[in-house]
Formats: sequence, C-alpha cells, structure tokens
Amino acid sequence: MRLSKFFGQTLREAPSESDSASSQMLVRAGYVRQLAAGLYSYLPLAHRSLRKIEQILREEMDAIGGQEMCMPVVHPAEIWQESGRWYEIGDEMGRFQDRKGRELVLAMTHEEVVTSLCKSEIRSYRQLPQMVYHIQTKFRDEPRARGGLIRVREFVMKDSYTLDKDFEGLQSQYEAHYDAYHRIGARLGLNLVAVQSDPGMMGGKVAHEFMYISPVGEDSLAICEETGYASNLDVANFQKIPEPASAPEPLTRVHTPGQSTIAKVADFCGVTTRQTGKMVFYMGDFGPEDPSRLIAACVRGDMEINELQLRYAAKAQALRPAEAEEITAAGCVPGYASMCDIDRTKALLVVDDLIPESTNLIVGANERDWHYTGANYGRDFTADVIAPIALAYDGAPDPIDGKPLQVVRGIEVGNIFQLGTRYSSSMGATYTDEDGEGFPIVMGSYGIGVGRALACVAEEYSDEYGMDLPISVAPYQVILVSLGREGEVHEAAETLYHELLAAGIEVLYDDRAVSPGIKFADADLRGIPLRCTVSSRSLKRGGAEFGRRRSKDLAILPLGDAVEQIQAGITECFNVLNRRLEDLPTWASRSE
RNA sequence: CGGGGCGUAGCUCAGCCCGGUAGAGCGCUGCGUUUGGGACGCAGAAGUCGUCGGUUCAAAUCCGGCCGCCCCGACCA
Repeated sequence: MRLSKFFGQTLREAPSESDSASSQMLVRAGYVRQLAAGLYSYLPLAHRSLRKIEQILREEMDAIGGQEMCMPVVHPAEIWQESGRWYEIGDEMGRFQDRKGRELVLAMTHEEVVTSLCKSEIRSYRQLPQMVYHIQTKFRDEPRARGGLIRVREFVMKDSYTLDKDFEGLQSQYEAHYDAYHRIGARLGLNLVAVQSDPGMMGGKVAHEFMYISPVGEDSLAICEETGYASNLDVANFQKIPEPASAPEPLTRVHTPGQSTIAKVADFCGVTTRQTGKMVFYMGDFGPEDPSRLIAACVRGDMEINELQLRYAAKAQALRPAEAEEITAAGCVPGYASMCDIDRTKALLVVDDLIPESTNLIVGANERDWHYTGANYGRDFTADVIAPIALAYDGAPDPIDGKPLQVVRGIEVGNIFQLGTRYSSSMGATYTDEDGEGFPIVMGSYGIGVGRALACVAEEYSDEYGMDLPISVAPYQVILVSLGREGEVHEAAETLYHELLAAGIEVLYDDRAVSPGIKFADADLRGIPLRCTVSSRSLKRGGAEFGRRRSKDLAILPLGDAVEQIQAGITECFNVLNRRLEDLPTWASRSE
C-alpha cells in the first residue's frame, strides 16, 4: 500500500479524549477514531491488526477442535426471557423494538443463542462433545466507558462455547481453552496471567480470567510469583494469622474522646490495629420479596472488607455502603459501632472468620467517645454469619505456602467459564443418554476481546516515539521509505516495492512528497517493526538500508537480494515471538 | 447515578475573570526554494465560539436549562 493514497492520518499531537498510552498512540498513529463515548471506528491500520489477531484466534481455536460459525447481533427478547437474563440485567443491555413492536436485544454475549441452537441440533450423547465459536460484535451499554479501547460499549469478541454430556467433558474442554489462551497471549506478544475469578451467580464453580498486568488495568489481582498463586482480588484467599491469644480479660468500657477511627483508637490505646475490630455497614438488597436490610460487617482492624465475599456471605443480591442515617436508625453509632451491642433484629451481623480466633479486641461501645477493651467472640458477641470476608492485601500470606502476595492491576483480555447447566436447564436444551434418559447439556463459555487485545499490545509496545508492534499484530511487516521523488532513487524504490508485493510481503510504501523527518517520525509512530530505506545515500553505499524500527544498526541490502533478506528479517521477528511459546503455563503445570 | 473538569478553525489551545468587529501554533490549498529525523519564503482558505433561552444598546465572555466529551467513584451479564 502506498502512503500517498492511504486513508488515515497521523497526528502530531494526541487528541485530548483519553489519557491511556494505548489509546493515545492508536489515535495518533491513525489506527482508530472515536465516534462517541465507547464507540470507535477502526481505520485501515487497526482493521488489518484486528484481522491478524482474529486469525490467531481462529488458528488456536481450530487447533483445539473449535468450529467457526456466526450468530446474530440482534436477538429476540424471548431467548433472554427464557434464560432469565432479560430480567436480571439492567440498563447495560441494549433493548429496542422493531416496527411491529417486538422486543429485540443487542447481543451482550451469545449463551442464549448457542443454547437455543442446541435445542435444534443436539439430541443424543453421540453428538457430544462439541465446541463452536464465532468472532462477532457485542454491545454492552457500560455506565461508563473509559480508557480508550480498554473499555468500550461496542466491541468484537471471540466467544467459544463447549457442549458436553458431563462435567468431565467440560473440564477437558476447559483445560484445552486454558492452554490455548496462553498460546494466544504468547503469539500476540503478551504475558497473560490466568487468575481465578468470580463465577458469579452463574451456577458454575470454576472460572479464570486471563490478565495483562498493567497499572492502567481496572481489575485488582493478588499474585505470588514464588508459589504461582494468582487470583482476582475479589476471590483471593490468604492465610490469616491470629495475634497470639491471651487470657480473656473482662469487657471494659474506656473513654476514648474523639477516637472515631481504627487508627486513632489503636494509637490512643497503645496497641496495633491488629488488636482491634472494625465495623463497616452496608445496605443489602435481598430481592423483590425482601426489603433491603442493614448488614454489619466486622473484620479485624488492620483489614478491609471484601464486598463480593460479604455479599455472598449475607446472601444479598447487591450491596451499597450504608448512609449514616441508616446506621443510626438501627441503633448503631457511626464511628463507635459495636458488635457487642448490635440489635440483630435490625442488622445482619457478618464477622470475618479471623474474629473468633482473636482475643481481647478493642471495639466500639456503641456510644460516642467510648470503646470496649477485652471483647471476645462467644462471650461478648456472636454473629449471624461467620465467613471469610476480609480482602486480601499487598503482603498478605498466600494460601499455598504463606509467601507474600502482591496486589497488582490487570486488564482482562479473556475469560473462561464453566457454566454447567445454567442455560441448558432454564432453556430446556437436553440430550438423551445411553439409557434414553434426558439430561441438560453441560456448557462452558470462553471469551477474548479482540479490540481489547490490540489495546493491550499497544500499551505494552509503546515508547515516546510511537508503537513497536509485534510482527504478528503489526498491520504491515515492513515500511519502505523512499527519500527521492525522481531519478534512480525513485526507480529503485518503486522496483523494490513491486518485488516485495510480488513476494507476498506486507509492505507499506512511503512514497509521499514530504520531508525525510516526517517520513521517519511517521514510520516510528505507526509501529511497523521493520523499516527499509531507499535514498541516494543508501544507493551509494550499495543498496537499501534495512533494520528494526528505530535501530541504528542497519544492514545495507544489495537491491538484487533485498527481498530475500527482508523475508529473512521477517522470519527472525516471528522466531523471536515464537520463543514465547516455549515453557508456557499449562493447566497441568498450574499451582492453585 | 454521585463528585470534578472541559466544549472556540481538521488537531492542540489562548481569549472569558473585567461584555464592544474571533486569535496563535500545527495541519490544509497555491507558487517557489528545499530532501537523512516533524524545512523555509510568499500568498490563501477555513470557526452558527456545543445548544436553547435569559440579561444587555451590545454576549465566546454574565445568568439558567439541556446536550456532548474526559477523569474519579458507584456499576460491570
């Protein structure tokens, strides 16, 4: 392709629409343009990169037995009503009506369609297992799109679905995806970390997210490089080590004027926060039948609440922090709330499992400026629920070997999910087994965001001059820069361009009538990994210059075998990338 | 949905406080000179100042509503 005819300009300055490195670079380099919040156009450069990512996804899905198909973006409401998600999901689902007033849904994902296909296509255990996938547009009306391409409202996702007669089959296809996703990450030049994740209220027990570790990520992860433990912070476990037990002291009221926070109280009493108990209040939504109720959560003073685990422990559908009035209404004093004096008819008390193992805690006395010392579980208070509701933290002992966990941020590139029979049961997708008996199909679903993967690659491979994309993802393999508009330089560049095209090399040819500085700056920005320059200087030195983007170490290629050497350079780039395929994590090698 | 910021030429922004004929740099068009890291000269085109309303002799500027975009939080099948 000739840059003189190319659609999509580079920008000297980044538009002020987002501030993550990846989206600024992708905008500046002429890959994407924003149409509205969370809606992007993909210009020719991005489109070529996305097609390459999709091709890698195809190859890896096909390699584990996937069959590619394509399902619609617009669905009738009925299938979402059958699965129940029509009612469970709120404004995030795009809904509209056709001309007859029939309710339609924009696909957020395709479990419902796959399940409905199962009803027509799968009858017998003989037809199982199956793995189907497609690469298709999704729409999720995110309350807040952010981070450029990292969180958008319309996006393309590779989603695959497995169908099995039992959980053993599901497990095997799940493991195949686990390994394939690591291979995909490697081929994209990304280190993906598989972390345990929240299976949600979906019925399954096992789910993993494939994370690209980055400070701009939206998810927090707890990982331990030594033991290999890796988990979304939402579901991270850690070893809880109680303070050394001491003989029970009497529960004693002490005057603590103005000491309304844990840090102040501990300081005031001359103890560490580990010797205190902390109360945090939430309003829990328990569904339409049950009015929302106050939840009092108690963790040791040095720890924070894991809201997801609290929600599960309280069996609530949703939580939000309680307002001061709601706390007061239950007879509790904010800042001095006490698990000893709480009215359990007005609040559900959930305590972390470390609390019963802790002795002589300092806790609120439920009166302004007063605390108790010597609070002990069982004698001074009991709970409605005891559950692990404390949030893992940086440095917490990991659950495998007690080595310190690290809390880092990550971007979720992919996820794999054991659905079980959540959809097949509610929608009636069954197969007949050997004995002629009907059973719901056991399903799994597995996604990878194509555009998000590109954003992560751009994030990883950017510098102050632009992007330096892995050759597997770069829209072109080589940029050919001609520094001459006529005469022998022009002739030599034109000839080389046609030879490269004829050899099947993906070449972007900068034949524009602009200054060399602009050509080099644009070449750096666009992120094409290899550059070949033809100029009067290079011809004097014996041919064309060739090397990695921005490298000072340039080879002079005689024009006669330039194509061959450029081909060799491309192969070398792929070789570098392919080394990432060695020693990849696999399901069998993981340590959870 | 809560908090904050922004909306002026294709892009980045100034002008707004203190009302009085709309600006700069980059980009774009033409001509000429240039050609190894974002060249130079000359000439030129380009903006309903997000939108609606109010105040005023007069509004980009002051006031109010709405819309859009960005950031933080809530939310995230």
